[in-house]
Amino acid sequence: MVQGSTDHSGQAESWRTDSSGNRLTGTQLAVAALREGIRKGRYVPGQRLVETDLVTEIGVGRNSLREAFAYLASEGLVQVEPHRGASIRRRTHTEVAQLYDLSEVLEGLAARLAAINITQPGNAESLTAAIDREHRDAAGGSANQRIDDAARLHETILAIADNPRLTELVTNLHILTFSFQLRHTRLDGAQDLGETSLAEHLAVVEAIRQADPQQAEIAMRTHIRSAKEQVTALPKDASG
Amino acid sequence: MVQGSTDHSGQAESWRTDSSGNRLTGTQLAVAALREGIRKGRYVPGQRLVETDLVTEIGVGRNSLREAFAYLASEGLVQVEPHRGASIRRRTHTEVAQLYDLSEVLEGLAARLAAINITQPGNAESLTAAIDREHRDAAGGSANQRIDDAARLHETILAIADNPRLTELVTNLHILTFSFQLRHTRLDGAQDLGETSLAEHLAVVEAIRQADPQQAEIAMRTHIRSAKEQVTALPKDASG
DNA sequence: TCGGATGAAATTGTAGGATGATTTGATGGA
DNA sequence: TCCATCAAATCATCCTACAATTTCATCCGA
Repeated sequence: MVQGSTDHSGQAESWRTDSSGNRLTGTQLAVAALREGIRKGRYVPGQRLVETDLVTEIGVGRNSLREAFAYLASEGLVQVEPHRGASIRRRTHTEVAQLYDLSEVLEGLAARLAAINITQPGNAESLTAAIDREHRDAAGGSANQRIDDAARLHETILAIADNPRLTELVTNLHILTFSFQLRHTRLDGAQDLGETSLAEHLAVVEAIRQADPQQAEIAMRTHIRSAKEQVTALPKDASG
Repeated sequence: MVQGSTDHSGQAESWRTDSSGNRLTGTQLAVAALREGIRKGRYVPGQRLVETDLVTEIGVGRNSLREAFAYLASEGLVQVEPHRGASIRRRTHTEVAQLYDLSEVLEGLAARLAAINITQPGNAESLTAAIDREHRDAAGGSANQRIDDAARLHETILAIADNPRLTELVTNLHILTFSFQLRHTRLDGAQDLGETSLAEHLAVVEAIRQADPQQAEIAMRTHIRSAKEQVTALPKDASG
């Protein structure tokens, strides 16, 4: 019944709780499992998500699983076709390029808001911490570390921007574009990507630090546009 | 079984099909019904959505209904709290202002893309049709007509922009902010809103017509920012 | 009277059965 | 080869059942 647990009495079941110890509903659990699975490549674009399989794999009922499908379909991560079921949504190069257009203006907004909020206590410090980490790992870190650092900087800016829905939307877009990159770049490619972005990150951070909303937005949009160009220039072998 | 239908044989059931005659799934039906209900004020912010009631009201099973809740929760239209159920999500003035920030950059993007695509066949014509209609009703139309006209212009620009996800997001935002305005403006207030926006619409349309992406984006952002200011200046009696 | 305990009612969360509908892939004949 | 037909897999939907949780009215004692 509950995912191969050896727990036959009614005990803790800690894997069903979130970081605060709150019980997760089956739907939340399934959403998290699917998101993680997509991020880690456990589920790849185009892959069918057969209900009966995932029910046993994730350990929730069919209802919860289908609710998770609906939720993720609304985000655009999963595609649901009547009587054909759910699958990880494929993206063509064109669609990914369009998502980058969204990222450009949304992250631009984030940078602008961050420049406005940078004077709030603690914000300048967390921004500094994020960019310092990038600086440090630019020399001695692994490719994965540099990717993580870059992601963390974007998250930090979003946090400072302090617009929850904006954070949600951008985070979704990151997952969508990231799962695309996974299929189209090799590790060395990702390294290049990280290298060129450090200078651009510095420009963004500097504008935010100087509490210059307009310049922050411009710098961020330039940064995303350059990322878009790198990605859309990738080989057009397959789509997903 | 199926919403008091008198149809006991296996006949048409036309209310379960979309504009193209395709059968709608129960989930799609419930999503559409809830969206419409929110738009028309049938369901108001804060209202609880009791499953057993809506099951009979909409005429779908509890599963389909709950999938619809999940879908709309991801959009932000509905709020789902464990063991307390779904409700139409309330928005504070602050949150609505934040949504307008999103609208500003997203619709700005739409205008920019429209200015790029305006040379495609048919696009200039549909844009002209939309703005002409606004012109005509500015003199003789009702307040509701003017509101519809304005909405249609935005839809037209989105269509020309030709970025499906962008269209989705902006449409969602329109519903969210519209349901807020419903509770905070009277009809005469809506009239004022329409009047001032005509000039701004003209500026946007003119920039798109001249295939000037940069100016189109600026004009649209100015327009949305002005709408935001009008709305956030509304009385802060209740939230939702 | 006030505040907290208590217990019943309402509602949601979850699992899973049953059945019809639809897609998909295989098979066989023209 | 191409198309009709059939069987299997899978989904869509509604249903029942019961556990879990919240909500709310009621009662009791200070």
